Amino acid sequence: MPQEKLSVTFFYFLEKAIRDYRQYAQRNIRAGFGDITLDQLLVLRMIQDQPELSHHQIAEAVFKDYASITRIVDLLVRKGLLFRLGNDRNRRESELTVSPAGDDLLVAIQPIVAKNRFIALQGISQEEIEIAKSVLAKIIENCNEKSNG
Amino acid sequence: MPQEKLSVTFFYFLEKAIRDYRQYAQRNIRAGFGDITLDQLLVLRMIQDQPELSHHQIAEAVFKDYASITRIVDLLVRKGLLFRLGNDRNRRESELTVSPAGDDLLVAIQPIVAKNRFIALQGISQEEIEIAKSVLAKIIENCNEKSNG
DNA sequence: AAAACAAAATTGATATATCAAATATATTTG
DNA sequence: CAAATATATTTGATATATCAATTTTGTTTT
Repeated sequence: MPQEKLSVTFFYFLEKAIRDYRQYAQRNIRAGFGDITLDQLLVLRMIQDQPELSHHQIAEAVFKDYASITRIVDLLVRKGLLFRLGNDRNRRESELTVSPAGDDLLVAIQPIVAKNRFIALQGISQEEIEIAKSVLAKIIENCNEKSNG
Repeated sequence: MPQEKLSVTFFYFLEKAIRDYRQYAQRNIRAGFGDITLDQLLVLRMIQDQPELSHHQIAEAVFKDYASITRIVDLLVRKGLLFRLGNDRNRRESELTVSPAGDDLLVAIQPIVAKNRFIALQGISQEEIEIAKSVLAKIIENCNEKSNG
Protein backbone atom coordinates (compact mmCIF):
# COMPACT_ATOMS: atom_id res chain seq x y z
CA MET A 1 0.00 0.00 0.00
CA PRO A 2 1.79 3.09 -1.20
CA GLN A 3 1.89 6.17 0.98
CA GLU A 4 -0.61 8.88 0.29
CA LYS A 5 2.05 11.47 -0.37
CA LEU A 6 3.78 9.31 -2.95
CA SER A 7 0.44 8.67 -4.64
CA VAL A 8 -0.27 12.35 -4.93
CA THR A 9 3.01 13.26 -6.53
CA PHE A 10 2.87 10.19 -8.71
CA PHE A 11 -0.41 11.28 -10.27
CA TYR A 12 0.84 14.82 -10.63
CA PHE A 13 3.85 13.53 -12.52
CA LEU A 14 1.66 11.30 -14.63
CA GLU A 15 -0.42 14.23 -15.79
CA LYS A 16 2.54 16.46 -16.33
CA ALA A 17 4.57 13.89 -18.22
CA ILE A 18 1.86 13.19 -20.73
CA ARG A 19 1.11 16.85 -21.20
CA ASP A 20 4.75 17.87 -21.60
CA TYR A 21 5.36 15.03 -24.01
CA ARG A 22 2.37 15.95 -26.13
CA GLN A 23 3.41 19.57 -26.17
CA TYR A 24 6.95 18.70 -27.12
CA ALA A 25 5.92 16.27 -29.84
CA GLN A 26 3.30 18.62 -31.20
CA ARG A 27 5.80 21.43 -31.40
CA ASN A 28 8.22 19.33 -33.42
CA ILE A 29 5.51 18.20 -35.77
CA ARG A 30 4.29 21.70 -36.32
CA ALA A 31 7.82 22.84 -37.06
CA GLY A 32 8.08 20.43 -39.97
CA PHE A 33 4.50 20.28 -41.14
CA GLY A 34 1.30 22.17 -41.03
CA ASP A 35 -1.49 21.86 -38.59
CA ILE A 36 -1.95 18.22 -37.87
CA THR A 37 -2.43 17.08 -34.31
CA LEU A 38 -1.02 14.00 -32.63
CA ASP A 39 -4.49 12.55 -32.28
CA GLN A 40 -5.27 13.08 -35.95
CA LEU A 41 -1.99 11.41 -36.88
CA LEU A 42 -2.75 8.48 -34.65
CA VAL A 43 -6.13 7.92 -36.23
CA LEU A 44 -4.80 8.44 -39.74
CA ARG A 45 -2.10 5.86 -39.24
CA MET A 46 -4.52 3.40 -37.74
CA ILE A 47 -6.79 3.68 -40.76
CA GLN A 48 -3.81 3.26 -43.05
CA ASP A 49 -2.77 0.11 -41.22
CA GLN A 50 -6.24 -1.36 -40.93
CA PRO A 51 -8.64 0.32 -43.31
CA GLU A 52 -11.32 -2.25 -42.62
CA LEU A 53 -11.94 -1.03 -39.08
CA SER A 54 -15.25 0.59 -38.11
CA HIS A 55 -15.27 3.82 -36.15
CA HIS A 56 -16.03 1.76 -33.13
CA GLN A 57 -12.99 -0.41 -33.67
CA ILE A 58 -10.76 2.54 -34.41
CA ALA A 59 -11.84 4.07 -31.13
CA GLU A 60 -10.84 0.94 -29.27
CA ALA A 61 -7.57 0.58 -31.11
CA VAL A 62 -6.42 4.10 -30.32
CA PHE A 63 -7.95 4.21 -26.85
CA LYS A 64 -10.35 7.02 -27.64
CA ASP A 65 -14.09 7.40 -27.43
CA TYR A 66 -16.47 7.15 -30.33
CA ALA A 67 -17.52 10.77 -30.39
CA SER A 68 -13.93 11.90 -30.69
CA ILE A 69 -13.31 9.54 -33.58
CA THR A 70 -16.26 10.95 -35.46
CA ARG A 71 -14.88 14.42 -35.09
CA ILE A 72 -11.29 13.54 -35.84
CA VAL A 73 -12.31 11.66 -38.97
CA ASP A 74 -14.36 14.65 -40.09
CA LEU A 75 -11.32 16.86 -39.71
CA LEU A 76 -9.09 14.46 -41.62
CA VAL A 77 -11.59 14.29 -44.45
CA ARG A 78 -11.92 18.05 -44.48
CA LYS A 79 -8.13 18.32 -44.73
CA GLY A 80 -8.05 15.93 -47.68
CA LEU A 81 -5.98 13.35 -45.83
CA LEU A 82 -8.75 10.81 -45.81
CA PHE A 83 -11.32 9.85 -48.45
CA ARG A 84 -14.77 8.75 -47.51
CA LEU A 85 -15.89 6.01 -49.89
CA GLY A 86 -19.33 4.58 -50.03
CA ASN A 87 -19.74 0.92 -49.23
CA ASP A 88 -23.10 -0.41 -50.23
CA ARG A 89 -22.71 -3.78 -48.65
CA ASN A 90 -22.55 -2.60 -45.10
CA ARG A 91 -22.84 1.04 -44.30
CA ARG A 92 -21.34 0.57 -40.90
CA GLU A 93 -18.12 -0.93 -42.08
CA SER A 94 -15.30 1.40 -42.81
CA GLU A 95 -15.68 3.59 -45.82
CA LEU A 96 -12.40 5.35 -45.26
CA THR A 97 -9.16 5.37 -47.21
CA VAL A 98 -6.06 7.38 -46.62
CA SER A 99 -5.55 9.74 -49.55
CA PRO A 100 -2.23 10.09 -51.38
CA ALA A 101 -1.65 13.30 -49.48
CA GLY A 102 -2.31 11.41 -46.28
CA ASP A 103 0.13 8.68 -47.25
CA ASP A 104 2.79 11.24 -48.03
CA LEU A 105 2.25 12.98 -44.76
CA LEU A 106 2.54 9.78 -42.78
CA VAL A 107 5.75 8.81 -44.53
CA ALA A 108 7.28 12.22 -44.04
CA ILE A 109 6.27 12.54 -40.44
CA GLN A 110 7.26 9.06 -39.31
CA PRO A 111 10.89 9.84 -38.45
CA ILE A 112 9.83 12.88 -36.46
CA VAL A 113 7.41 10.86 -34.40
CA ALA A 114 10.03 8.20 -33.75
CA LYS A 115 12.57 10.83 -32.77
CA ASN A 116 10.13 12.47 -30.38
CA ARG A 117 9.65 9.22 -28.53
CA PHE A 118 13.33 8.49 -28.57
CA ILE A 119 14.26 11.82 -27.06
CA ALA A 120 11.48 11.73 -24.51
CA LEU A 121 12.81 8.41 -23.21
CA GLN A 122 16.48 9.28 -23.35
CA GLY A 123 18.51 8.26 -20.34
CA ILE A 124 15.96 5.73 -19.19
CA SER A 125 16.84 2.05 -19.24
CA GLN A 126 14.71 -0.49 -20.96
CA GLU A 127 14.08 -2.19 -17.66
CA GLU A 128 12.81 0.99 -16.08
CA ILE A 129 10.44 1.54 -18.96
CA GLU A 130 9.18 -2.00 -18.62
CA ILE A 131 8.49 -1.46 -14.95
CA ALA A 132 6.78 1.86 -15.59
CA LYS A 133 4.72 0.21 -18.30
CA SER A 134 3.64 -2.56 -15.97
CA VAL A 135 2.65 0.06 -13.37
CA LEU A 136 0.53 1.83 -15.97
CA ALA A 137 -1.02 -1.46 -17.04
CA LYS A 138 -1.94 -2.21 -13.45
CA ILE A 139 -3.53 1.21 -13.03
CA ILE A 140 -5.57 0.65 -16.16
CA GLU A 141 -6.67 -2.70 -14.80
CA ASN A 142 -7.51 -1.29 -11.37
CA CYS A 143 -9.60 1.50 -12.80
CA ASN A 144 -11.60 -0.91 -14.92
CA GLU A 145 -12.47 -3.48 -12.28
CA LYS A 146 -16.20 -3.88 -12.13
CA SER A 147 -16.05 -4.43 -8.40
CA ASN A 148 -14.68 -0.99 -7.74
CA GLY A 149 -17.80 0.80 -8.80
CA MET B 1 18.07 3.29 -25.90
CA PRO B 2 14.70 1.64 -25.64
CA GLN B 3 13.32 -0.22 -28.62
CA GLU B 4 10.87 1.57 -30.83
CA LYS B 5 8.13 -0.96 -30.20
CA LEU B 6 8.42 -0.63 -26.46
CA SER B 7 8.30 3.16 -26.78
CA VAL B 8 5.11 3.01 -28.75
CA THR B 9 3.24 0.83 -26.32
CA PHE B 10 4.64 2.73 -23.40
CA PHE B 11 3.16 6.00 -24.64
CA TYR B 12 -0.12 4.29 -25.46
CA PHE B 13 -0.29 2.99 -21.91
CA LEU B 14 0.64 6.38 -20.54
CA GLU B 15 -2.29 8.01 -22.31
CA LYS B 16 -4.69 5.26 -21.45
CA ALA B 17 -3.70 5.08 -17.78
CA ILE B 18 -4.26 8.76 -17.16
CA ARG B 19 -7.54 8.74 -19.04
CA ASP B 20 -8.88 5.65 -17.31
CA TYR B 21 -7.83 6.98 -13.93
CA ARG B 22 -9.52 10.31 -14.54
CA GLN B 23 -12.65 8.60 -15.73
CA TYR B 24 -12.71 6.30 -12.74
CA ALA B 25 -12.06 9.07 -10.23
CA GLN B 26 -14.57 11.38 -11.86
CA ARG B 27 -17.24 8.72 -11.76
CA ASN B 28 -16.74 8.17 -8.04
CA ILE B 29 -16.84 11.86 -7.32
CA ARG B 30 -19.98 12.32 -9.33
CA ALA B 31 -21.61 9.47 -7.47
CA GLY B 32 -21.16 11.23 -4.14
CA PHE B 33 -21.38 14.85 -5.18
CA GLY B 34 -22.67 17.04 -7.89
CA ASP B 35 -20.88 18.28 -10.90
CA ILE B 36 -17.40 19.16 -9.86
CA THR B 37 -14.50 18.08 -12.01
CA LEU B 38 -11.11 16.79 -10.91
CA ASP B 39 -9.44 19.87 -12.28
CA GLN B 40 -11.78 22.19 -10.44
CA LEU B 41 -11.14 20.28 -7.23
CA LEU B 42 -7.42 20.49 -7.74
CA VAL B 43 -7.53 24.25 -8.19
CA LEU B 44 -9.94 24.72 -5.31
CA ARG B 45 -7.71 22.80 -2.95
CA MET B 46 -4.65 24.68 -4.08
CA ILE B 47 -6.32 27.99 -3.35
CA GLN B 48 -7.43 26.71 0.02
CA ASP B 49 -3.88 25.66 0.87
CA GLN B 50 -2.20 28.78 -0.46
CA PRO B 51 -4.71 31.58 -0.92
CA GLU B 52 -1.95 34.08 -1.56
CA LEU B 53 -1.01 32.59 -4.93
CA SER B 54 -1.58 34.50 -8.15
CA HIS B 55 -3.26 32.83 -11.11
CA HIS B 56 0.17 32.44 -12.56
CA GLN B 57 1.44 30.67 -9.50
CA ILE B 58 -1.64 28.48 -9.26
CA ALA B 59 -1.09 27.42 -12.84
CA GLU B 60 2.47 26.40 -12.07
CA ALA B 61 1.52 24.64 -8.89
CA VAL B 62 -1.11 22.47 -10.54
CA PHE B 63 0.76 22.06 -13.82
CA LYS B 64 -1.83 23.80 -15.93
CA ASP B 65 -1.74 26.76 -18.26
CA TYR B 66 -2.88 30.25 -17.42
CA ALA B 67 -5.88 30.31 -19.70
CA SER B 68 -7.28 27.17 -18.12
CA ILE B 69 -6.87 28.61 -14.64
CA THR B 70 -8.84 31.69 -15.61
CA ARG B 71 -11.69 29.53 -16.82
CA ILE B 72 -11.63 27.09 -13.95
CA VAL B 73 -11.62 29.93 -11.42
CA ASP B 74 -14.59 31.49 -13.20
CA LEU B 75 -16.50 28.25 -12.93
CA LEU B 76 -15.66 27.87 -9.25
CA VAL B 77 -16.83 31.41 -8.55
CA ARG B 78 -20.00 30.81 -10.54
CA LYS B 79 -20.65 27.69 -8.48
CA GLY B 80 -20.22 29.62 -5.25
CA LEU B 81 -17.23 27.59 -4.14
CA LEU B 82 -14.85 30.49 -4.41
CA PHE B 83 -15.23 34.17 -3.53
CA ARG B 84 -13.51 36.86 -5.48
CA LEU B 85 -12.36 39.61 -3.15
CA GLY B 86 -10.90 42.87 -4.21
CA ASN B 87 -7.38 43.67 -3.20
CA ASP B 88 -6.47 47.28 -3.60
CA ARG B 89 -2.85 46.93 -2.75
CA ASN B 90 -1.90 44.76 -5.66
CA ARG B 91 -4.45 43.85 -8.25
CA ARG B 92 -2.41 40.92 -9.45
CA GLU B 93 -2.15 39.20 -6.12
CA SER B 94 -4.75 36.65 -5.31
CA GLU B 95 -8.17 37.95 -4.57
CA LEU B 96 -9.66 34.52 -4.08
CA THR B 97 -10.99 32.77 -1.00
CA VAL B 98 -12.62 29.40 -0.73
CA SER B 99 -16.22 29.87 0.40
CA PRO B 100 -17.75 27.92 3.28
CA ALA B 101 -19.49 25.75 0.70
CA GLY B 102 -16.13 25.15 -0.94
CA ASP B 103 -14.56 24.22 2.39
CA ASP B 104 -17.35 21.78 3.10
CA LEU B 105 -17.01 20.21 -0.29
CA LEU B 106 -13.29 19.74 0.06
CA VAL B 107 -13.66 18.13 3.46
CA ALA B 108 -16.39 15.81 2.26
CA ILE B 109 -14.65 14.82 -0.91
CA GLN B 110 -11.19 14.25 0.54
CA PRO B 111 -11.68 10.60 1.50
CA ILE B 112 -13.07 9.81 -1.93
CA VAL B 113 -10.07 11.31 -3.65
CA ALA B 114 -7.71 9.42 -1.39
CA LYS B 115 -9.58 6.19 -1.99
CA ASN B 116 -9.47 6.69 -5.74
CA ARG B 117 -5.73 6.98 -5.69
CA PHE B 118 -5.41 4.08 -3.32
CA ILE B 119 -7.47 1.77 -5.49
CA ALA B 120 -5.80 2.87 -8.69
CA LEU B 121 -2.42 1.91 -7.23
CA GLN B 122 -3.50 -1.31 -5.60
CA GLY B 123 -1.17 -4.25 -6.07
CA ILE B 124 1.77 -2.05 -6.99
CA SER B 125 4.75 -1.90 -4.69
CA GLN B 126 6.11 1.34 -3.41
CA GLU B 127 9.36 0.65 -5.16
CA GLU B 128 7.65 0.18 -8.49
CA ILE B 129 5.82 3.45 -8.07
CA GLU B 130 9.08 5.18 -7.23
CA ILE B 131 10.65 3.84 -10.39
CA ALA B 132 7.65 4.80 -12.50
CA LYS B 133 7.74 8.24 -10.96
CA SER B 134 11.40 8.66 -11.78
CA VAL B 135 10.68 7.60 -15.37
CA LEU B 136 7.96 10.23 -15.59
CA ALA B 137 10.26 12.82 -14.09
CA LYS B 138 12.90 12.02 -16.68
CA ILE B 139 10.37 12.34 -19.49
CA ILE B 140 9.31 15.72 -18.17
CA GLU B 141 12.95 16.77 -18.06
CA ASN B 142 13.67 15.45 -21.56
CA CYS B 143 10.73 17.26 -23.06
CA ASN B 144 11.77 20.53 -21.52
CA GLU B 145 15.41 20.57 -22.54
CA LYS B 146 16.13 23.70 -24.46
CA SER B 147 18.60 21.89 -26.65
CA ASN B 148 16.00 19.58 -28.07
CA GLY B 149 14.17 22.26 -29.96
C1' DA C 1 -41.43 -8.01 -45.27
C1' DA C 2 -42.80 -5.24 -40.99
C1' DA C 3 -42.02 -4.55 -36.25
C1' DA C 4 -39.09 -4.79 -32.50
C1' DC C 5 -34.76 -4.66 -30.89
C1' DA C 6 -29.67 -3.96 -30.81
C1' DA C 7 -25.65 -1.73 -32.10
C1' DA C 8 -23.18 2.03 -34.23
C1' DA C 9 -22.67 6.66 -35.34
C1' DT C 10 -23.65 11.38 -34.80
C1' DT C 11 -24.77 15.56 -32.42
C1' DG C 12 -25.20 18.87 -28.55
C1' DA C 13 -23.50 20.72 -24.36
C1' DT C 14 -19.86 21.62 -21.35
C1' DA C 15 -14.95 21.32 -19.64
C1' DT C 16 -10.21 21.57 -20.53
C1' DA C 17 -5.77 22.35 -23.46
C1' DT C 18 -3.34 25.16 -26.48
C1' DC C 19 -1.87 28.98 -29.03
C1' DA C 20 -2.26 33.63 -30.39
C1' DA C 21 -3.87 38.08 -29.71
C1' DA C 22 -5.53 41.59 -26.92
C1' DT C 23 -5.81 43.93 -22.28
C1' DA C 24 -4.43 45.15 -18.00
C1' DT C 25 -1.18 46.01 -14.57
C1' DA C 26 3.62 46.68 -12.75
C1' DT C 27 8.20 47.98 -13.12
C1' DT C 28 11.90 50.27 -15.05
C1' DT C 29 14.02 54.08 -17.50
C1' DG C 30 14.85 58.42 -18.92
C1' DC D 1 6.37 61.62 -13.36
C1' DA D 2 5.69 59.87 -18.37
C1' DA D 3 7.10 56.56 -21.62
C1' DA D 4 8.77 52.22 -22.51
C1' DT D 5 9.01 47.72 -21.24
C1' DA D 6 7.85 43.52 -18.89
C1' DT D 7 4.65 40.54 -16.84
C1' DA D 8 0.03 38.87 -15.85
C1' DT D 9 -4.50 38.07 -17.17
C1' DT D 10 -8.20 37.51 -20.20
C1' DT D 11 -10.38 36.33 -24.48
C1' DG D 12 -11.07 33.99 -28.97
C1' DA D 13 -10.56 30.08 -31.86
C1' DT D 14 -10.01 25.34 -32.42
C1' DA D 15 -9.23 20.42 -30.84
C1' DT D 16 -10.31 16.83 -27.82
C1' DA D 17 -12.92 14.34 -23.81
C1' DT D 18 -17.10 13.10 -21.83
C1' DC D 19 -21.81 12.23 -21.20
C1' DA D 20 -26.46 12.17 -22.75
C1' DA D 21 -29.66 12.13 -26.28
C1' DT D 22 -30.77 11.24 -30.83
C1' DT D 23 -30.49 9.23 -35.28
C1' DT D 24 -29.04 5.80 -38.35
C1' DT D 25 -28.22 1.23 -39.62
C1' DG D 26 -28.43 -3.76 -38.90
C1' DT D 27 -30.38 -8.00 -37.05
C1' DT D 28 -33.90 -10.75 -35.23
C1' DT D 29 -38.53 -12.18 -34.66
C1' DT D 30 -42.82 -13.13 -36.03
